[in-house]
Amino acid sequence: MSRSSTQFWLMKSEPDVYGIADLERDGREPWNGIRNYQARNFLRDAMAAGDLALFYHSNATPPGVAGVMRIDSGPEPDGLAFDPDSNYFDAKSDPEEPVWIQRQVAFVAAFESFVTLADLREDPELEGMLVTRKGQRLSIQPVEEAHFWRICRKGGLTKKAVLEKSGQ
DNA sequence: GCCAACGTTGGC
DNA sequence: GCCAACGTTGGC
Repeated sequence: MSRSSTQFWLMKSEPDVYGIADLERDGREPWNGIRNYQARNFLRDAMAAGDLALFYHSNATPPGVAGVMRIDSGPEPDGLAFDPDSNYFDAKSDPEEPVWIQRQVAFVAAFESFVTLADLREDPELEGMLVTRKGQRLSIQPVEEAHFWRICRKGGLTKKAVLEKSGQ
C-alpha cells in the first residue's frame, strides 16, 4: 500500500556532472551541493523518505526529464560544506549547526524515452509547471501528482510500473 | 558564447 | 532598508 501522503518533486542535475546513468550505476547517492535556500528548505523540511522525484537533466542538449528516483533518507548535513577543498565549501555551515542539507536518493527507473523540456511545454495538461516557466532556476521543485504521472507516461512508464520499481 | 532572470553581497 | 554590482543558473 502506498502512502497517501507521498509527495512529488523535480530535481535538476547537469548530466555532464551527474546524470541518470550515474544514479542507475550507483543505485543510491547523496543529493548534495544544493546552495539555494528555497531548495534547501524543500530538502530539509518538505520532503519525506519515500517521496518520488523526476530526475531532470539541466544544461543538456536537449534539457528534460530522464527518469525517476526515490527520496531514500531523512535530511542529513551536507558534508561538502565543511570541506575547504570542495567547490561547495561554505564557512557559514559547521557540523554543530549545518546550513546546507542533503538527502540520499535511490534509483527507480530510467525513462524509455527522454521527455524534453519542449515536450513539457507543448503539453496542455502540464500547463503551470514551474520548470516550464521562463527564467526559473529553482533546482528542487514540487510537482503536482497528476503532472508527475503524466510525465512518467510520456517517458514510457505506467504508474503501476513506477510504483513497482520504487518498492511502493 | 550570449544573456535573461534571478539570488547574494556589501556600501551607504 | 535600499539598491547597485556581481555571481550563478540554465535555456537557447
